[in-house]
Amino acid sequence: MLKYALLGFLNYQSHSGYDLKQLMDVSTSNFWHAKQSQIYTTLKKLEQDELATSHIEPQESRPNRRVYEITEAGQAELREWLAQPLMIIEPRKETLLLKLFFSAQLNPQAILTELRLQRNLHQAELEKYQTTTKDVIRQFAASTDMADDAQLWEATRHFGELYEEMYVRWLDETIEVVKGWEA
Amino acid sequence: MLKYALLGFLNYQSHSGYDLKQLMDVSTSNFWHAKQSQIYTTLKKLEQDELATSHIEPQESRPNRRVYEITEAGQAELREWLAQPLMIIEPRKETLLLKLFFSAQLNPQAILTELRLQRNLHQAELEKYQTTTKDVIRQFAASTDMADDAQLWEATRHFGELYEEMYVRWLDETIEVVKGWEA
DNA sequence: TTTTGATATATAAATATTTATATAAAGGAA
DNA sequence: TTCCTTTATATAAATATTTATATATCAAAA
Repeated sequence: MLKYALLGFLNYQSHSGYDLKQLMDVSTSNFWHAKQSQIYTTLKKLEQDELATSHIEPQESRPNRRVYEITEAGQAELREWLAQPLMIIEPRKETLLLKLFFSAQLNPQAILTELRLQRNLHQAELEKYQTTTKDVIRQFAASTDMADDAQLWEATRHFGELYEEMYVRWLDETIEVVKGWEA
Repeated sequence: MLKYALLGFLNYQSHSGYDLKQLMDVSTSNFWHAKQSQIYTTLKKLEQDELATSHIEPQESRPNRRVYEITEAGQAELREWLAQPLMIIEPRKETLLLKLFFSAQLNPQAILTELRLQRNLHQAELEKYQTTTKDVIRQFAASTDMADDAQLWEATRHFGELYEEMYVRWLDETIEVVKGWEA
């Protein structure tokens, strides 16, 4: 799937693996992330499959960059993927919920500690979506003529915001449930 | 991580691989799922690591079952994992958001079709959490003396409910944004 | 009577992802 | 001057996960 994320970015313009990692970290990391090593190996495979080409871009006083460009076959593959509607709900994996599910044997204080710690993390994440992330998208929208793109990016940001809002609310409620055990 | 899910179930009682697959499908699938093949290979590894033992249970008119039992080392490993608080936010992967992020080049009708399709799926999932899943947990709680367990299971069910509620709301809002492009 | 679905386990192969490590140079901070 | 951070690419090894396939029996449905 990372393959399509990379094709998506390359479809806007050419990028090096390093660029792509930075880009993902500030844009899609909310719903899609990848390690540097996976990005490099996936780019190599894109080139093998002729969905992208690469060339070395020499730099002074910096290591050379290997810049990837999407091919027509790559654009076709991307379009085909985008055009095919997703017909299922993607299964989630939430380690916190897995732990909680089996935590009744644990002492309530330990559960509360974990839930409160997570509450802080998710509250901070929520605020990040409401401030930093929102500003980044706003500025980008103002500086380019990609109004439709910016609206969709804003929609994905908003998902992050609603998600974290929901998560904090759920944690608050769950903390109250566990607190009730102490009495 | 599946390792801990399996230890968690085996800590209640012994189960075969087949059992564990059925159990996960009706309980943790909301936040943790696994294919049959992964369950069988992970059980084999648990036995190699002496976190579980297994024996064949002959059955008449049904294939024999290989039943796994947790060892003391397995219980210790589970407890240690549970006691260690989760200090990070788990990164999500949401294919729908990834597609949406790159969909501005697609025609709005195609986007709307996908979003509406997903809206139906998530609405149905929401209703499942509110009815079937809720009843299953309620009945289980009434039939056993595991009140604390049942309350935590209910908390994970409630997460599913809040999540799908949020998802449907977000889809409705996003549909309105894309509809606006047609005018 | 044939097919489907449920019960059961197992493994091979492929793909996806993470962790760790190596290399190299510039610039700023301590 | 030494250490840390940023810029950059690459690969090995391990782990995790998915897809596909094989085998076998019973009961119920078509």
